[in-house]
Amino acid sequence: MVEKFATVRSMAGSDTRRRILDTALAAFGRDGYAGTSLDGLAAELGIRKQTILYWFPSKLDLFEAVVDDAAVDLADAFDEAAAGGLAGLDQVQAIVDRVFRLAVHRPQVLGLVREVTRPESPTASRLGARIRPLYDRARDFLTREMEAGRIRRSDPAMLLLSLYSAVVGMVTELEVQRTVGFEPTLRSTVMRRRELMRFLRAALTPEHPAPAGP
Amino acid sequence: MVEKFATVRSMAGSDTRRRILDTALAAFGRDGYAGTSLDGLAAELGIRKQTILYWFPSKLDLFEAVVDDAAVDLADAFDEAAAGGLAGLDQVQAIVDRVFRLAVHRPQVLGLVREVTRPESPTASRLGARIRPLYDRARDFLTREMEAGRIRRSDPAMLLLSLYSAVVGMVTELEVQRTVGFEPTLRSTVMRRRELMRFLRAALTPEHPAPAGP
DNA sequence: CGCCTTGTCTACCAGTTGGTAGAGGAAATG
DNA sequence: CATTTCCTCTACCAACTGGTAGACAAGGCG
Repeated sequence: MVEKFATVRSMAGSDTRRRILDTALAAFGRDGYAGTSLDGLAAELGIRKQTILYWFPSKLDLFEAVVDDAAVDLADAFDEAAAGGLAGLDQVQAIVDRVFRLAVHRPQVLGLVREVTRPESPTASRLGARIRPLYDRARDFLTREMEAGRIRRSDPAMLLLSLYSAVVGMVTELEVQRTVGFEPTLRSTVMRRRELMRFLRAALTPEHPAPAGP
Repeated sequence: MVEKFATVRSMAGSDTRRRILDTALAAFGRDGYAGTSLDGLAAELGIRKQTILYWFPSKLDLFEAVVDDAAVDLADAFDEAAAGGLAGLDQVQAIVDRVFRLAVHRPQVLGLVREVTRPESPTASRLGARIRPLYDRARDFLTREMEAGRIRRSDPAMLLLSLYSAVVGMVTELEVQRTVGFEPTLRSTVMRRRELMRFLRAALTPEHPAPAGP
């Protein structure tokens, strides 16, 4: 479980920091801020708590660093999806696909999103501030597409909230599925994504579709 | 803040139990299981922690009692909404309305749902087991309505998950709205509900609508 | 070589955690 | 009246919490 240890000593340093960040991301996303203890985290890493406090002066500092780290991943995912320069439902689909991909190979990130969006979360505003630009971009995009008639007309902000809820809800509330009889396998994840897209397409397709685009 | 105290002594008893349950519901929903301490809870109630432990033998027992209590409220809400014997989108609307009403005057319940559906939540399965019958009923309902052509055809289980995510997500992720510039007033709640219904109607309306029903 | 920086550790600490033991007041019951 | 039952309390406790102080080993560097 703890292969590298004293052997690492030579290269040392920022590798430890990286490992702490990764493990802490998983822990905070899984157990929440209050439910995560530095001692437990250290044990999981095979180091002493004081080493964690060497790299991050306090638990809260660690948490904020983890959030910043995760926010970068999220922003990258959106950027990448937006880079294709698609329009209308195709752009929405690209983003949903990209978020799902992130969710599959780094599910902890969305667990953290869940934790950080809790009303009483420490630094709830932090991820908020990080995400604000993404939000603005998305809302502008929706507004544009509505005006172009490629997406059903409604309040863009509210619609965005619906989209966010549907996507993040679908991805993170895995346990609900389990209690309800789904084993969240990779295969079922793919199905879920497809079903979600069908749902979103149905909700977003305009009543009187405009021509496919430029 | 703590009006009744020594004066209550006479009637005593189960009133204390009730007060503990109510306050604990709010606390668990707000701060999570790990983030809630018995001492803090007791302080909020103006009693000693040992009084809590008199009524509930352990913190976990208290949590489970709170969950059971909340599950009853939820089930009642669904029952009430289903009692009208509506069909198709009208029935869906009735349920969404009812859940929103619950969310407005007892927001703690949905906070608790959020906490309890966390993968690592203690007794995650508990609310699950309580909700299972509701889930089965809802799925059967959707299947029936699809076959009758009153709701767009798709996988009922997946669709239900989408609905759940959209509704609970919309209702609970208030903080996301706040960081994004919405002040969650009562008025905005009404707007949100209307927007959500528009979203759901768009997603659920069948492509080739059948006659309105019997 | 000796000195300084870096990174991890041991040793502690005060405060908080969930939980136990049992005293004692009030009211019902004999 | 005495006894019992119900309820809340004071007094503890061991384990764990985040955090401080400082020892010590390993390189890098003059």
